[in-house]
Amino acid sequence: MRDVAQLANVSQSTVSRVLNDSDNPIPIGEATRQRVLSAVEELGYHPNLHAGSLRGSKTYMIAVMIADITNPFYHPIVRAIQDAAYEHRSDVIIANSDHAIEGEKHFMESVIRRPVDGIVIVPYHLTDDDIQELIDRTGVMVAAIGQHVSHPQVDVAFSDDEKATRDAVGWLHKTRGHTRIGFVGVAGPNQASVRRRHAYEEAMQRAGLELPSGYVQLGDWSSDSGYRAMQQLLDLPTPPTAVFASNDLMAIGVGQAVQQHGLRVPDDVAIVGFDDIPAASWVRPRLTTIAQSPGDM
Amino acid sequence: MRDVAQLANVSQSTVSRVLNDSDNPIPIGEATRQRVLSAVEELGYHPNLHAGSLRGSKTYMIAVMIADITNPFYHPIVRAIQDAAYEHRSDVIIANSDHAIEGEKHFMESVIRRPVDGIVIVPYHLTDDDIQELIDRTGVMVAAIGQHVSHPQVDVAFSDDEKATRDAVGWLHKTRGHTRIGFVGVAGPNQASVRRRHAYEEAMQRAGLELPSGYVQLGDWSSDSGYRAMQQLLDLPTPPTAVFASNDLMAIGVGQAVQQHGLRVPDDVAIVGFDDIPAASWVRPRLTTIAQSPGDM
DNA sequence: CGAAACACAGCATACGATTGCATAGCACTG
DNA sequence: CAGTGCTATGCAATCGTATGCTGTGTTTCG
Repeated sequence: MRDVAQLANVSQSTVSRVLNDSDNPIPIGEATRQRVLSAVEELGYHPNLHAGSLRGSKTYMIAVMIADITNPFYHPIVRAIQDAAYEHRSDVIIANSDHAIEGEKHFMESVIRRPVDGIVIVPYHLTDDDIQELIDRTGVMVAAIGQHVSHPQVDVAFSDDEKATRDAVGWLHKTRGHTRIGFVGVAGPNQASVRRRHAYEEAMQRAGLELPSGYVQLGDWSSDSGYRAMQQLLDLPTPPTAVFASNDLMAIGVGQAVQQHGLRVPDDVAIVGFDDIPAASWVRPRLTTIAQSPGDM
Repeated sequence: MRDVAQLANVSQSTVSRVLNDSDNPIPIGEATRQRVLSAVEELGYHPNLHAGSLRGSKTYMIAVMIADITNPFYHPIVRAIQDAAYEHRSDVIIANSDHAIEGEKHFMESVIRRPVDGIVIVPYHLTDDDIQELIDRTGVMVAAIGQHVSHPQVDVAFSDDEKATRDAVGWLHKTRGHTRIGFVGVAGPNQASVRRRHAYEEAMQRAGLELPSGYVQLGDWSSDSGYRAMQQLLDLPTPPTAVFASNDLMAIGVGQAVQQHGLRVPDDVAIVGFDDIPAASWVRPRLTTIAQSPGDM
């Protein structure tokens, strides 16, 4: 910047003013502006964003916390954020929490160390108190995807997965006539899996269906874990004829286990997944699933 | 940091020295160190990484450029980088180029504006000259995945896709007995797609197979484009009985088009893909594919 | 026993930008 | 012609940290 100033025969502050003329209370002569701009061009000068972050208030960085970049559910989210950030000339930092509380805490520390303009999180464990601490310490803007977040300063988007789960179970029962409906969920106290499991149990109860022990199997959101969960279900004395899986990845694993046992989908075992990831329409037969439109969220 | 210094009754520089004691030419008294550390603890102090980036030489940031975070081929790459970065307490910035030269140029500018410790790129258009400019201007360390990169200061990893392509075509011919083998590639001058296409044509020629016009169809790496490409192939007077697709996403689209036409895979049309993404084993029948081990790369 | 070596800690500056404040030039007014 | 009010620019402080240099008190050594 100093070099540019020298070349244009102005002070360094003038260069700065020309470069961010948008919200400038102080005018710059047209001739000077042109001289500065052509000097910038000639030297191929680009401002150092680290310095700007220090002195100014904008960092032009957005931090994103998701559970696992490998999971297709997050791709539309990440991509939508990246595209929006791109339009605002911002960069996107992405961290994986792996569904673990430690991962989420670590992300909080990262954001404290490296101030950013805003963060988007898909939290599973973080509470409103945690988020409060984050806002207090950094003053950062927060947006979250997750039904359990209700902090007044946080914009939240989520799908009503309880209703969706009840609808799916109801559909398996009333429309397709299934009475033995199993559930493949996720272990641990995280909110989304707890909600879906409750909704499943509630729907079963409302429908007057019994819930044999072993009909609820738990995985870790991965297709492998869905495969293993379905093996457990198939080993039961009276295996379910329909299965609701808490996400598509596990549903795909369920489908593989079913076919592995020489059974057909959906004739012998019907499957409903959750998320509507692209692969849901690649598997054969196509997966019945609940769309969440993560990109729009 | 000033607050910590005051609380510990030392100067700010001493705090700084305690905090990065690793390569410090100047010793610190044990008592002082403890006093500082407990002051840090008490105040919950975390250093501001932006300031460190300005003054010091390390930024603790790695920038990654891939074509599209939505494409499963990049997930192991991104995840491997993130995990390694995590161990070094660094954050990862991810940018999508969308296979476009503008996207790749834009990434270069980003990295000039915001210095990082290193970058990992999966370039399709960037030349050694571009990379040279990048290194000259930023002094950044560069690693690349891409066979056409041969800059002396850049570590490069790639798979030999020419040989792989020839092997695949050869396998379809010699082992499976196909003589009418089509190709679904990608338009544009980017190196990877050109190499695979040349290798395909070379393999066909070596095998003494003819190459009817229309047997080479071009898409854009997406499954949709693979679907459309296969529709073109099936509309030919003598459609191929086997197809080599330049990546799995397109191969999956090819498979869908085949089944859409009431034909069976692989009896009526055999398919070979490229990348071995997880979905390759989810589709039915399983996709034959070439593994690239992007995570290891 | 005096001087040199050493172990610590502080002072001050620099990194590259933003921004409040001061000021120089100039036209205009009464 | 002095006073006033703009416009356009420069000066200098500041953000939070790293680090070369300086300045002590304590050892070591010839």
